[in-house]
Amino acid sequence: MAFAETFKALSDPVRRQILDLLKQGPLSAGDIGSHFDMTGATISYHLKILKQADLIFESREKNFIYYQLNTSVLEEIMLWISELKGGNPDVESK
Amino acid sequence: MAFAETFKALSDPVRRQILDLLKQGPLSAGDIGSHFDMTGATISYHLKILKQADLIFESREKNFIYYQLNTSVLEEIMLWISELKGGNPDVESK
DNA sequence: ATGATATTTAGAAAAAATTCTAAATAGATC
DNA sequence: GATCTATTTAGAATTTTTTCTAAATATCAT
Repeated sequence: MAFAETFKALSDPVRRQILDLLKQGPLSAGDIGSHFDMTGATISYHLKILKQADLIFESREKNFIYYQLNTSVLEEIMLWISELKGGNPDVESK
Repeated sequence: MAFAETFKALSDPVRRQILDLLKQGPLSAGDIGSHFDMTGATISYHLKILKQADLIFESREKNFIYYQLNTSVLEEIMLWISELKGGNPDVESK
């Protein structure tokens, strides 16, 4: 399920930092890579994971591929966490 | 940092299911284990990860160790996700 | 103290994730 | 077309995570 993929994608610090970078707006793969001490291939791998998790999407322009945040999936995650917080009747009733 | 540990802890489906079980209230390690086709040692491993991430805490009673949810850390995660959603000036045009 | 039950720890094996180098693709420019 | 630049893909090496078995610990009950 896509739900599990999203949690997996969010579990890596590099990928979370990529998402943080994209808060400011779209960036090319190269721009993103310049923030890390890693090869482009590795960045590409992380972008693929984020893409599969629907956390980012790409748009091709001239020679570049720009990535940007796709926040829609985050709602689901928020909901899951929110229900985890709120759904304990034992604590509520005592 | 503890933040990264929490995301890691949430990234495994078994551990998320454990948290889901604990929504109903405290359960012993054995009770939790009975919901999975895994050895007690493996369950114990997952409980350790959740404990280290501060997502659960234990209380010992007679021969058992009861685990329960600790929702306080979830606020941080929610906040991080929330800021990811809201913090794009390009989209928001503020 | 002995034996039974509940759980954890240690260590090894298996599976999955991360990273690299080298090669491949695709579009842009000469 | 040839070639440069940006990025991805393939495959292998490394590291991390998950799982197991066996042994250890701790508490309870006899």
